[in-house]
Amino acid sequence: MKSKSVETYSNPTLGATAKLFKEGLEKGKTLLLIGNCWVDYRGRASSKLEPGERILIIKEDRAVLVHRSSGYEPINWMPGGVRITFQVNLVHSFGTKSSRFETLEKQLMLDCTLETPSTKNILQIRAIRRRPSESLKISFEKVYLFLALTLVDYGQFFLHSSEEDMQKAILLKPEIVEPGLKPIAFEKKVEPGFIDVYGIDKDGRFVVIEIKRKIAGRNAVLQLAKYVESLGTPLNREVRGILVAPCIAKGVQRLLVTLKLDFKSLDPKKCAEILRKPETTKKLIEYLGEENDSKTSSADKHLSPG
Amino acid sequence: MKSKSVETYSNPTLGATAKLFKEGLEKGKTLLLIGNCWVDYRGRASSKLEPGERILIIKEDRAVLVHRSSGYEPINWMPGGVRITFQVNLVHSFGTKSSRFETLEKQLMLDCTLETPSTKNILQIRAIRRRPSESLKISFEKVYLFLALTLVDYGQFFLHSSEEDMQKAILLKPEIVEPGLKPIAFEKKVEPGFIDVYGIDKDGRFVVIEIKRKIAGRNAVLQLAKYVESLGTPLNREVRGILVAPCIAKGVQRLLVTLKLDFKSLDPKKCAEILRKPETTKKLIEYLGEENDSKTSSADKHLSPG
DNA sequence: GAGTGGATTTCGCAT
DNA sequence: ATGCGAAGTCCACTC
Repeated sequence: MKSKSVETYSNPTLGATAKLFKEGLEKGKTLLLIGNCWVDYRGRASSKLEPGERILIIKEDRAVLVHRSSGYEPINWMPGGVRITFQVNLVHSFGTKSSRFETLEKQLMLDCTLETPSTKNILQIRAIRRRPSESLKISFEKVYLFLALTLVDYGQFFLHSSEEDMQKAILLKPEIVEPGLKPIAFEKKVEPGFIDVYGIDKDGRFVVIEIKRKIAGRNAVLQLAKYVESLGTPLNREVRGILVAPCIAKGVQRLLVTLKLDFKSLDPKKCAEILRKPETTKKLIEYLGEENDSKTSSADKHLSPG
Repeated sequence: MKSKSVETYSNPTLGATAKLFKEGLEKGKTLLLIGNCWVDYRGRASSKLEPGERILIIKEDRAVLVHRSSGYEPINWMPGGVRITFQVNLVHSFGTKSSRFETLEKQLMLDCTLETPSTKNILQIRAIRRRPSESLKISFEKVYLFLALTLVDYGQFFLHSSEEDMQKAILLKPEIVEPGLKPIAFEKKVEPGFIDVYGIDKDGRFVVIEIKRKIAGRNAVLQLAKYVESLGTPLNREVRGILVAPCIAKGVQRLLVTLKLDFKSLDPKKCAEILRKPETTKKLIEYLGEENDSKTSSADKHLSPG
């Protein structure tokens, strides 16, 4: 079993951290810092995070994550592709509030020799994004641990049970919605948006299907109603609307009945199962003209009769 | 400047990792593992991530994050509050595909003495969530680095420029929307949802205001139209709709005109500035009956005349 | 580059 | 618990 060494530095000075940071950035490594910092964000909104101990991760694509000790989401972040800069600043702390600092001098100093009891060095890391214009400033007062690593990762990722999976399953096996249903098109453009699946039922009526992969709420029903109206009015003939979802929100049932829409319960997992069968996958490729998972074209997608 | 030691273990055996993992969990620490792993998720959807080097973070609240070398989002995750279990399994690897493993034996082994050339130990970490029911399984073949840490973090977090900020600013200074506007209520409940701000204009007409903190799209306009209709029909009198947003999507301008709605450009940052002034903050508390940032009650919020 | 909609969205609030 | 909408949402895809 191969071992691998991760560059690990415990309690580096801020000067040393800056040096390591520079090297890591240049080599395109993933960087991980644990330390006491505060964070300022300006851009689409603005935020301020007072000092405290956090984990900072800068990935190979320059995605920046500041994580606190709890919570799924980073407290501050920047998506990949941003520009990263850094500097070590000599700052003077005022008063007794540990959170208030004012910059006296700004200079890149790779050593901390100028530090005095009333001043301290701060490692300032900035992430700047152009569009939308925003910037993140992370100021480290102390770094407890610095890591630089190269993650070798060619593993593929597979995800099943999306709304797209449900759509495909319905196109391949329309009988899971109702017997005799024949899809004509999918992602059909109408005024209010795109219709997930469009077809004809066993009695020759046009059918609009709206798919939701989880509980369908009021909006899903209203959306479907709009599609039905949008299609029915110009054709001047009856159009059925079917909401396909695993289940439906409680109060919404009434709305569904009022609007004379149908509902068909369908489990996304069941759809994923259908797609997992090799013969259906083969059929999918022939039928929808797909290769792998890619969508071929853009506008209304019509199905070949068969 | 205080130093702090982060428990750091380089290339620990899986048995040692299990031991450390157990201790860390029991002490409620934040755990960070870097190593080669694969991940299986089952629940609302299902996913499979093939082997590769990743960073695993388990926070104090048991939030679980699996991060790859790039991307803002974790490739797999579990929000806080889940149950974490783990075990070391002896598995046999088949064939030459390094990604295919079959479990032969499952047992908690804190040592790796049983490992042979054709078998290997795997540290399996599971996160299980009850509602919704889902589980995440992370299987480590090798751990390069193990960290256990306690992040001391009492720093407060402040965020400005939310839609709520815009609403408050408009209630306090309605003239930023248009002269003579007098708000009557906010978050007023009508059939399709909640009206952000409801009032009367300088000519005595009722006004419905829909606020968006960023570019207003088609949906925002349609939503506003619904509110206007919903209010106007029962009252049987004219109701104006004003869309307040920093800007408006291109094609949507036409829709806005068609539906006879008004638009007022307003910068969320400007609203944040208004709220930042001490006198307006004071007024806010008196006027809206607020303390700090909390919302007091639920239903239609009416404003005291003044 | 802008617009539109999905997401294992998460999160928070109100019923 | 459930429903509903915002988010610094991100992301992918289409125009």
